[in-house]
Amino acid sequence: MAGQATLGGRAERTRASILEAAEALFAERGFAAARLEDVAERVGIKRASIVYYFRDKRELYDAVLASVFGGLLAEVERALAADDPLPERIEAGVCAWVDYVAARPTLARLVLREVADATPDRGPALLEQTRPFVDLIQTHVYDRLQGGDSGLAPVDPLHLASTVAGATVFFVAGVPALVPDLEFDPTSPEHVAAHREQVLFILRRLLGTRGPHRTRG
Amino acid sequence: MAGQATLGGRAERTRASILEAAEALFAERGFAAARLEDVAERVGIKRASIVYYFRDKRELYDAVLASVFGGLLAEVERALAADDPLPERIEAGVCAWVDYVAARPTLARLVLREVADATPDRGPALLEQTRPFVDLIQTHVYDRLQGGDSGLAPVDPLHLASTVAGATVFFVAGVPALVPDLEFDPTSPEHVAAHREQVLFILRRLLGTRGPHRTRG
DNA sequence: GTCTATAGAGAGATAGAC
DNA sequence: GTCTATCTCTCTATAGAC
Repeated sequence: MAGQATLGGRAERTRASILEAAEALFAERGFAAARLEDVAERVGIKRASIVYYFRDKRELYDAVLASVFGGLLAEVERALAADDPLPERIEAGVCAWVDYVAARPTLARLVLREVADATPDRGPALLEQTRPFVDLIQTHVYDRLQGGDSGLAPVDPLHLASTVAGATVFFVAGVPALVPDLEFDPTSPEHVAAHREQVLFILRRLLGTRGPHRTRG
Repeated sequence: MAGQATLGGRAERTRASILEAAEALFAERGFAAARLEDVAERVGIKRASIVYYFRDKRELYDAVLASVFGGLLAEVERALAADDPLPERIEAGVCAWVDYVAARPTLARLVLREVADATPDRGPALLEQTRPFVDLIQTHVYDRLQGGDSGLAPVDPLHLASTVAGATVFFVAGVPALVPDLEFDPTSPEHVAAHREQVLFILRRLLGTRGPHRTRG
């Protein structure tokens, strides 16, 4: 982003590789335990060369979060933007979330870590990325649930959101971690589909809707 | 645990203080980022003195996990041990889980971190502590669900468990982290009760039971 | 753009006095 | 039991050559 703007080639590709390697390592080991040396090694360069693209470790980390959460935000926004009625919109947003996490499971671990790291005072990296989501939900969901004329049950959105978020993140990252004997791959198409259905089931029960039959074959 | 066996006093109290301080710091900052110096400071001793009680950082961390998960296991076992019929037993186990996490919220963060840290190969600290739970669920729940004569819906226990676990952990640690503006305290009696009810609601829907009216006023 | 070399801080572990 | 002092290792950050 500094001076190599549009060199069309090498530089941009190196930068992308660094981001990719860093995403994997930060997800696997966390900010403190991930070593820049390992990032460099995966890219095939030396540690000091990373500085050419990212001032320091923190900036690299923030760039990773921006990449991962930015992609998610785009998907969820797209899903919520359709002008279907409310229940369908919420369901579409939830599906986008589930599918994105399954397709990019590093997000699950990064979220896990960021949530664990957050403190009352500090929360910059995390909040920077999640505030847009809170706003999005506020605008598209919460404000309408309040009206009471939506036909939806008055669930507390905080409970709802933490259930959906927690269930998916734990399913993707937690199951393989806690029951490794199964060699269970939560990101396989069948398991993603099963999880999506379960989350939708819960969502409909909590919202008091039966839901349209859009995801059934 | 070494030689100070039952000195009845000072030593045991110091040891307990170290464990308590370490639990808080490991939960807040994670294994790598937590500093033994800070642990010592909270206790009011010097860093080197910790060695008298715990050989090294890792041993201290393992002791913290054993303490936290041990307490949880005891509660959940007690809840599952009653000879009520299956649905009630499961509900009692889930209630025990929710209440324990709310009462000891450091557990939420430790779980978050451990799940994020787990890898296919490595998982010692985590698995050491969670295997008893998997076994417990296997014995008390899974084996009976398989029979099909329980009258319960054939939910996948993995989906069910990750939903319950993820929802609670995210509710306790995630909501204050992601929406700090609210000054929301998920461990307050009202919010815990609300969360417990929601988890039970989901549980009953997924199991296909209406559930006994034991938690309603 | 990428490298080699090095500086410098941080934090865990160890030795031994009191 | 707890302290002071020190050793050592790891890893980030920086300087400067190519």
